[in-house]
Amino acid sequence: MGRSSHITLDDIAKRLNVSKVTVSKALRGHPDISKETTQLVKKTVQEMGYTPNYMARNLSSQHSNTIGVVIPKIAHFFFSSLIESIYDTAFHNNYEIILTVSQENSEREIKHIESLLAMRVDGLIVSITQQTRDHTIFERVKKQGIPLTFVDRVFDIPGSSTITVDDRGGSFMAIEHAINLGYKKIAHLAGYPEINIGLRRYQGFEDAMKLHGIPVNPDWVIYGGFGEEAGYRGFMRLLNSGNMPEFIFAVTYPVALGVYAAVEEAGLKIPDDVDIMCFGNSDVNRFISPSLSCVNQPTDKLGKTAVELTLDQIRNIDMVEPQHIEIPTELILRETCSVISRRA
Amino acid sequence: MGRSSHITLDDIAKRLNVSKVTVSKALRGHPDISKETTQLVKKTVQEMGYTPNYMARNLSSQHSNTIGVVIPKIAHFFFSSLIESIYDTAFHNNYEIILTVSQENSEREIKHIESLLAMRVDGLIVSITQQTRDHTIFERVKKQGIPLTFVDRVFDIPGSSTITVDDRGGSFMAIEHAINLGYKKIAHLAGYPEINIGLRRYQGFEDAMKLHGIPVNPDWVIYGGFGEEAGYRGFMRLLNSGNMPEFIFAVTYPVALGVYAAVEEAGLKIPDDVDIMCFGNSDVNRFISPSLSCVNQPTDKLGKTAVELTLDQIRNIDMVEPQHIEIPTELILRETCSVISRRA
DNA sequence: GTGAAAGCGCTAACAG
DNA sequence: CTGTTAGCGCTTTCAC
Repeated sequence: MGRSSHITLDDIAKRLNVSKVTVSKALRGHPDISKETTQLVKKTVQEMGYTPNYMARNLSSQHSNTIGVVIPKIAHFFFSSLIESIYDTAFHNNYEIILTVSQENSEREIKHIESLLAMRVDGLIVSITQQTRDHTIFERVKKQGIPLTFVDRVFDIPGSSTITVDDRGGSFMAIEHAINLGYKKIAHLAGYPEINIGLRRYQGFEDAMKLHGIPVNPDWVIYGGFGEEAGYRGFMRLLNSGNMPEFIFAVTYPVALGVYAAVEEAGLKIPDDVDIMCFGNSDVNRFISPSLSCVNQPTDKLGKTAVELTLDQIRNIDMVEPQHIEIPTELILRETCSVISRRA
Repeated sequence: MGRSSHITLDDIAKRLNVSKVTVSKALRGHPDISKETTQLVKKTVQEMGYTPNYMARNLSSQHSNTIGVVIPKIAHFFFSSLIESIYDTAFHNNYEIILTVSQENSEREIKHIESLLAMRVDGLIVSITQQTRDHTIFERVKKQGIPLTFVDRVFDIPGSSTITVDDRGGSFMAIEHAINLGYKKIAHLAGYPEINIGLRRYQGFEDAMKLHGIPVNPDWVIYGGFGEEAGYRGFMRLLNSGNMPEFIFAVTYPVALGVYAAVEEAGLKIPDDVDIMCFGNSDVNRFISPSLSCVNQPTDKLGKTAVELTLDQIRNIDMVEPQHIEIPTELILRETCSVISRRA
């Protein structure tokens, strides 16, 4: 069983001939209780192997000491390092994280948010799926008065905070670098324009093209998602169109990997036949051949800020204005997009 | 505030002029309640924007519908894909996962387990850190009657289940393959022998060496951990010893990456100067140069089985014997360890 | 400093 | 089919 075998506050109280209130307070270091009593309680708790019951504590105290997190994917560097940073920051702030993974599926996202609400998380951090279009669940979250912070893939929900990187600027830097290298025939695998990172990264691309007087070829702006499949299919479409660009800018690292796979399958070579750069980095990038030049997103800072922002809102509810923080990005140059080693 | 603004069962009950028990039952689809009442309740719940309170539900029903997970690391393919599989399986079984990350730190591991116990998770899945040596926390878990399943990095705790891959056999296959290719000077970066995967993978290595009559050179069995740093330092030690092996078998994929970094820094080339293979795969392996031949661990199956085993124990507590499942591995041959392209 | 009373929101057991 | 009665284990007033 074990179900009734749990030791409760009352058990220790009885053993010590005090009330459970005393024990409860002692355990939480309440100043009401004398040093000796506190000592004694703690010792007894050890001896009896008491484990507090957070469900009871939370129900009674009306908060859970918990932040809910919803992210689209986990087995990709961007998200796994983001999560690691979120966990770390929460740990140092004595908060628990309840993580859920939507698998890029917006229905699942909604289910998870509902669970998290039912678990009475004190705050919510979310990065929306690539197919999320509907705001209503997030408005419900705000209506319940729960602090809500979006990371990277954001929505503009009144009362919620957002923390993103400078997508537009980063994208601009990348394209400008490619142009300076001499590329003119530039394609962009652009995710989805309905998702902020898709839109903003496209805008940065467009900015750079315009500034340098290069017209954007609509056939070379290909939407289709933020995952490997999108990169693979995108490249195949370019290939089959018979009009290949010299350079591809991929909206995410996974999209770039999809391109790598497709290029290899087509019997072509990066960067000789087509060059590439992407938004986002990876821990194994240095081992990949050719290693990818990219726009780096500081995931550590993204995660840390997301938690801190949320915590701020939790602790000073109603007092803190929602914030919109944008973190700068930097170009990391590796083997791709570094020299033009071919064509006339 | 929002704190008192939550709608409760009682609120809907009053509105409908029924008791909250009726509402509670209707919501959970209890057969007691008539179709019409159930319909009506569900409609009202929608209208009023009711969100159930799991803390209250759990406290009352004495279970949390939740499995706690403790893993050492998240931003590495093995763990992130393991977690993805755990989440997926839990989702399909209508269970929540509460994930914690120990960061390879055994004190943190203990803290997390204590939190999870306090949260009254129905079961626990853990993969121990590389520095965990002490069993007591796990014995405490068992004493509390909580189903406990270890994945991959396991302890032998009475009453707990384990799910591992065939570490010894996989390791054996890898070494035998290298030997058949003609290698005799074989080193093993072996993790830590106190952790099962370290021990078992070493044993497989030793088995193969013995079988083929090749003596194990103790200088070529290097311990030091399961992460990249361990691979880096391990290779540097080999390099500086002045007695370089022809072939290195790395206990994990990250260790192999550490070797890659060190080899490059030393101005050497894989596989010409030193060849390598490792235990464990990665999603980006095919893009890495040279791509790594490895022993594949089916993380999907590991995660799925871990959850199912735990669920079994939860649902039939006291009725189910703890199990010890070992999943077969397979060799995946890529560019390393495929032909000997050099030396006399 | 300590404790008694009340209740967090829900479910289980039983009675009607 | 529906409702009443009791808690789950803890924290929060507010007395003493």
